Amino acid sequence: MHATLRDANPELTPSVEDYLKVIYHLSNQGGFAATSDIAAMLEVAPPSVSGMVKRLSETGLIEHVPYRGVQLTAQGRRAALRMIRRHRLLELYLTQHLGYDWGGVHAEAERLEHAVSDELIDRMARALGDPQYDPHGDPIPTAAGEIEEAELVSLADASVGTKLELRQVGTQDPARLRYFAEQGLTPGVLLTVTDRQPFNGPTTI
Amino acid sequence: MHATLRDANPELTPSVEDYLKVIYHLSNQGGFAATSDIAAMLEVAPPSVSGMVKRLSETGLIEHVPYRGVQLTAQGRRAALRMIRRHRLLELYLTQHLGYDWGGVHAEAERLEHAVSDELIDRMARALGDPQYDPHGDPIPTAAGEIEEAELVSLADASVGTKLELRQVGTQDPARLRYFAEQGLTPGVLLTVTDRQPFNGPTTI
DNA sequence: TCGAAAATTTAGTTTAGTCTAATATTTATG
DNA sequence: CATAAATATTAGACTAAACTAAATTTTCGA
Repeated sequence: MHATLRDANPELTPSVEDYLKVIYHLSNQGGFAATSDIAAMLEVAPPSVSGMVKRLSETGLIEHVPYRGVQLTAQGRRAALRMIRRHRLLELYLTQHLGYDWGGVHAEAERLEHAVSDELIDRMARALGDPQYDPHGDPIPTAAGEIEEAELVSLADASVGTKLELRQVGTQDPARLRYFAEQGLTPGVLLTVTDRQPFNGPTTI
Repeated sequence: MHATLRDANPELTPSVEDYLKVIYHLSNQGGFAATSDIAAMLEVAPPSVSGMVKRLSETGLIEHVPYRGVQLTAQGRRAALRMIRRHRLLELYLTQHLGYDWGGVHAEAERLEHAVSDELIDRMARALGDPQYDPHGDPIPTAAGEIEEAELVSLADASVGTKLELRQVGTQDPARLRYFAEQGLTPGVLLTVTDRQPFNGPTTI
């Protein structure tokens, strides 16, 4: 055991960090995260979630409305954004500096995000030129815990002739990610919507 | 849980990995690692070691002779060398590629060595030019689990003015080990031989 | 609107890893 | 060489995090 009682910045276990991250993603637009959704995302049984929810609300990281769901407190949100920053910077560093491809970084970052120090993350960020977006185009929270709330337009909704910057690719499937990467469809690329077939995507320029 | 039963390469917990590493270092020259020495190195109470020793010998990673000590099995040695490879490559990578200085790198590697994948370690090794030694001159075990046995110089034989790394403390006597530890004389520390009195040791710098 | 299905929580068990206190064994000293 | 000191082990308790089975609450369709 290492964490001191009444620690201002108490150490969180990897498990707690994972819960906070998925609660963040599930309650993103202000709603509640449901027990069963958390369980599904973490590949854990629902009673395990109930147990953890109890601990997390006792320590002030989430608010729990029984039978309704949970939301992050300000403290929980800070901790979640810290993990998301780590995750996205790790993904970016691994692709830019160690030759990982887009599909393979997620699992590696998922493990490392619990082990790296703040100092290492800062050094990686600096080595990357303090980037604002990760390889998927998702915004990287700042060290201070701020995140850009992006307004993104789905390609399927863009009208013909529009010029766009490809910001993010809406899939986690490694096979699809690799396919898009091969086509040059990586975040940051500029596109023009040239045509729209009923069940087809547009064409890149 | 995650590890499958009858796994050929069963997943070890971080704690188990740490025990194997210190047992490796303590029993390096073919001897036994003593419970109290393991406890001191891991900053854990002796009964915790006894408990872990029981589990580790049940899983075939160590041999235990009650009241005498433990030794690694071939399997345990392989696992220990894998961790040492990770640790030394991480230290090297962090200093060479991320601007860490030699003092700050140990703790970071200590955490990361449990989280990195074999693939990441291989990529780091390649980025470093597949080095055989870390900056201390310690040999880096190969991915296949081989290590060069280093030749060590006794402090009593070192000449005045020489710069040395304290590699190991040549006693099994726990009282002396604890005394040395209190003085900051733990393996890895850099020393300069400043003086030699007939029956005295040199002075640390 | 009422009852079945779905979702959630409670109750109780398990495992890994730690601890302290008590006991047993080995070692070393008078 | 007997016994005190050092070392090691056992016994028993605790915590985090998971699980299954059972009970509860909510939701939704007929």
